[in-house]
Amino acid sequence: MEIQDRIIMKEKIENLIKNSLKEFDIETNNIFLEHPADIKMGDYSTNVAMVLAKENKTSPKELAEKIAGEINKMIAISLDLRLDVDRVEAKNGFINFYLSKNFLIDSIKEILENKNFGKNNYFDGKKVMIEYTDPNPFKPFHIGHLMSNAIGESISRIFEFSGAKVVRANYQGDVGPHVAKAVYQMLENIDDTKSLMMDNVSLTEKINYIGSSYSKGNDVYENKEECKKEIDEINKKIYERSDKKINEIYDWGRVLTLEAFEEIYKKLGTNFNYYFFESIVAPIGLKIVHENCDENKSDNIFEKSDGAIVFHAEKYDSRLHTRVFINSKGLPTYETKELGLTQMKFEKEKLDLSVVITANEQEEYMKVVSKALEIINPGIVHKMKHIVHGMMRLSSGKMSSRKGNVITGESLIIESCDKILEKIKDRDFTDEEKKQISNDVGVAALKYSILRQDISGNIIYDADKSISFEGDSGPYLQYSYARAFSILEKAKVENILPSFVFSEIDVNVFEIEKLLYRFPEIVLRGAQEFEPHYIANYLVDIARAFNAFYGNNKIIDKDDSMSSYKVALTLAFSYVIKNGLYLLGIKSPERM
RNA sequence: GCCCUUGUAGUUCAAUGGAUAGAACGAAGCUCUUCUAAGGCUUUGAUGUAGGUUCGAUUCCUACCAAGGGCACCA
Repeated sequence: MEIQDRIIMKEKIENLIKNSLKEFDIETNNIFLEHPADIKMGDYSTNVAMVLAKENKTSPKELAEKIAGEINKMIAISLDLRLDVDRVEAKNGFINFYLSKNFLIDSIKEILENKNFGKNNYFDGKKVMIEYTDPNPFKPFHIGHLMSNAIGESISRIFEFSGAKVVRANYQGDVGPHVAKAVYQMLENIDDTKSLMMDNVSLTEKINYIGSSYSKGNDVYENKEECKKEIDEINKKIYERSDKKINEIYDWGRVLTLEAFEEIYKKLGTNFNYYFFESIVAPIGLKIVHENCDENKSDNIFEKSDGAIVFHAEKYDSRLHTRVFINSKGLPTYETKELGLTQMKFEKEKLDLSVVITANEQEEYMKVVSKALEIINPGIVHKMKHIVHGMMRLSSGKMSSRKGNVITGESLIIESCDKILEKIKDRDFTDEEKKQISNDVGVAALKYSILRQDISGNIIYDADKSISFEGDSGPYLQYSYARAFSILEKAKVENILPSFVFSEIDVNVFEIEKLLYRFPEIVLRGAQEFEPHYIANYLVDIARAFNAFYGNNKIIDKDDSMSSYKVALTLAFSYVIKNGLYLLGIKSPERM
């Protein structure tokens, strides 16, 4: 079933309401139709009676009952309507529509005919670049990068499911003070550095060395004035590539850290189409700023101030503030690089929309950059969207760091997978299978913890809750899929095939039937609002409904004439949850 | 001080201006010689404070309180 069909269903109901309103000489184009929060209140519901009661000098309840009565009359005389709508009830001023069993069975049929069930055409023909993850070489892959990755990958997939051509981009900071700090420290310990460069030790060991160099370099930068000066010097030399010795260490560290990131992306299931680097983008940004900072011109956007070049954003919007674009040493700051990056993105691809996903700590200065961009290139700003997410915090005590070690995104992934491995160690799987399952489930646990809630809020991450197979968790969803898969395997063995042929229809409606057809609407809403959590919450709903269905019914039963329909329902559930998990960037293991 | 964001059961999260504010975890009880019990079924409990707009406010507006972030050469 395509989303259009459901829109048709909505239109049908809307027309039904409009036609019934004519009976009472009421006309309105403003009919709001929704799924009631409580499924007992029907499949669709409208509040027109409440909206219209006052101007028609009647009570909402009375009007609702009149309208419902009229609609029921219309249904009674129309076979076409009866095929879709079972009945209409007025309650508390609402008018509630109950879909027919026939409609629900049809919707299950449609799901089985279409493995891509859930797609919509909201972004048809649009090319969208989504930039996310954005870790920095020479620094660890931290928890924020994990969040950005999970959210960005999910939004990318939701957009693809909504018809967009998505281009995935990753922007990595390979120049700047943080790099200089690491390089400084590696120069200080040049003997260790040289021997590591020669040695055939593991990537992890080398990465740890680079990471700790950054951390030490950062310390001395803050505490020792003479070291700060030296690091600033190195920073400049890295931009200029003017020092052979520095270049050698820099190139080595850069390649290695990028290689390590690549392994993490693989684990997380992301493939990028573009890698942008600050080193490439910086000169482009510098050019833009200098072009717009000509002292001989009167309409300058950027101004010189204390040896730096700044942008006074508060001149244009009182909520914004001044930011430095080029520092007093002539080096570009993040803001300038961002200008270069944006220009480069639009040169590389003909984009309808450019999305950037970062933590909310970047929100305020991104607004400043955006204002500068708006003045430089007014045509581009409406094609840009900055999505900000909250920060992840670890619930106290648990996952405590091993003395002084910062908990990185990578260590979180490893820990999550290890915990799953521990849980399944006594299960009847080969070591290879266990490794695969613990990886898929461990990553799912983490991703789900990130995607289950509104992205704007902070996340309190509790590792034990995250890897729980109970309740509101990624593993619970995967487990529900694996259970459905297992039942379907058994159905094959018993030769009970999905079918819609009934000797007699059991008119009882299962909750799961009332939820599955809504999937495309949920995907659409996720796309419109850039919010994966609608999908996550929906999947928990259908998983719960399926598990209840499973708990209360015997699905495989040769003596039950409904058995093949129950198998069809199970198959439909498995399609929907699998597609839903895919949209969250989560794999669906068939056994676990 | 100014600017953004967020305040919902004991805890972690939901709720396109609508119905009795939903889940999950925790706690108490029930449930399998049956398809994955890592499950299912009961019970328990919440909108920071004070106003305003509205037929109707967790949602919109104002003030206050609390938390997080940002406010010149880091990203």
